[in-house]
Amino acid sequence: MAKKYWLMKTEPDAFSWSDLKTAPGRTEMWDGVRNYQARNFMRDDMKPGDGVLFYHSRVNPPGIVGLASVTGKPYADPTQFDPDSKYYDPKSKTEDPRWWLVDIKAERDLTRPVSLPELKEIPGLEDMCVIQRGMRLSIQPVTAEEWKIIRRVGKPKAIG
DNA sequence: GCCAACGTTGGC
DNA sequence: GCCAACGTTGGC
Repeated sequence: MAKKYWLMKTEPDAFSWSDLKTAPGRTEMWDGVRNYQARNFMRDDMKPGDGVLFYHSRVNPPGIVGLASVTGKPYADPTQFDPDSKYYDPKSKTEDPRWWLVDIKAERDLTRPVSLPELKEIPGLEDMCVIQRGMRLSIQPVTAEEWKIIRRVGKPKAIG
């Protein structure tokens, strides 16, 4: 199975690139996704080693701030069973969990984060999901070509 | 199964 | 903070 590529959005006030980098093992579970399409990507399509563009939304400017990877297999999002969590879902059953997640690991910093306005200007990224108007999906597939272009622009470096 | 109302997302 | 776009809910 060929390696796939993804873009994953987060509001840095809630969970940021720096939060991921400082997590134990630079790894954290991607909890709180409550959208079926995004869930399906994690549950059915993501594989360990897949590349992840880590994207900050609702900041100025929004954009890609780091490179991460999928680690391990999908499992049930524990927050759905936690009444104290804002992601609690009373309709989800332990024996048939509704929400799934994967763990994400920080891999590389970007020498230059790639902002949304910039993404819109880069040749070859015209069809990228994240720049399309009204695109709210928090997890999006990225093509190998788009991944390559963004690496070229962002100049990944070791996490320091 | 339709679709209006509602809640959320996320750029600006 | 605004509000357009979108997804979900629930009455019928």
